[in-house]
Amino acid sequence: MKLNTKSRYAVMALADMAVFSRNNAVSLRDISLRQGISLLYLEQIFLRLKKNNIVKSVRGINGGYILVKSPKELKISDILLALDQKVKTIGCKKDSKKSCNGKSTKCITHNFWDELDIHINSFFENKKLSDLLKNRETRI
Amino acid sequence: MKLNTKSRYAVMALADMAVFSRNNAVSLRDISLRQGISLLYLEQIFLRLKKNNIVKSVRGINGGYILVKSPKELKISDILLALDQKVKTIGCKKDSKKSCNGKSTKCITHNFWDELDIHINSFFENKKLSDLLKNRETRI
DNA sequence: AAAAACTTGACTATTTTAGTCGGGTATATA
DNA sequence: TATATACCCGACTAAAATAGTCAAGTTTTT
Repeated sequence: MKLNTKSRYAVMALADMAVFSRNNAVSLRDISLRQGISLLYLEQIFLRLKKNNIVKSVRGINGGYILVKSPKELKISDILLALDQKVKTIGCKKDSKKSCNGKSTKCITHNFWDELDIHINSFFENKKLSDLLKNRETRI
Repeated sequence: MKLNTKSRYAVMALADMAVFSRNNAVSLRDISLRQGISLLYLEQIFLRLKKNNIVKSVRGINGGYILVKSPKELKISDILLALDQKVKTIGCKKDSKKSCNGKSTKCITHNFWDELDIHINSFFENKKLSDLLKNRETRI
């Protein structure tokens, strides 16, 4: 059970922006250098962040990306959602009539996984990007 | 971010045992039929559960498996641990001197992922197998 | 004009997952 | 004591997901 690197890098990159943006756009090149993340990979990630209105872009020289919301308002859940990283612990199909393992009734563990989902997602809902920056021991 | 089927099936199978065991061993064949899980896959899962002392086995005719602890005492975290399913959300290496992305300092998001780990693991620590059986709408 | 930086879809090697397969061994019961 | 049932266990594999890279742009500032 683990978060994928795309999600981790997204949170990392946005935290980097929160720290280094001084009302100016932050280029992916700079984030790449500071955080040690492949530039090409960052491009792919920011494409999705932009589509989901987490960041907006400024093209051309001195361009880069800008956070749409302030770090205080940006929920971690918003970031994960942008990368399709819903916490989906259960394998039981929710959409179809048949619910779990092809049976017509909910499986014995169904409610448990639902609870887990709620537990984890509420964690991400309640965390803001700014929370990551508090008590930072090291400067990136 | 999802739990793998091995873990889900393990919890499911053990919950099944908790319901259907009447002080007798429960065969994998029965669990397989009731829960719709491949018998061969169950064998693989129970091998690990046995190695980790979650269940004990009874061989031969009328054999099967028995829960070592009562459902009230069996923590879900014990089950997941038996299947190597520690919640390991971070990719940052914990063991080496260099911690995150090959850098010598912790990455900006490091503490956040640690918090997440604690949040999720405490959920599994505090849940007992018997908790899954409460308020069950359907009989398997 | 040229350089910096974003845009986008397609592609790919590697790893993980979700199982299956085959050949065992132990034991209760007829 | 034969045999069916059920556990035991390592090895294997097809398919999916992951973690990127690549190519070929477009836009804007200087």
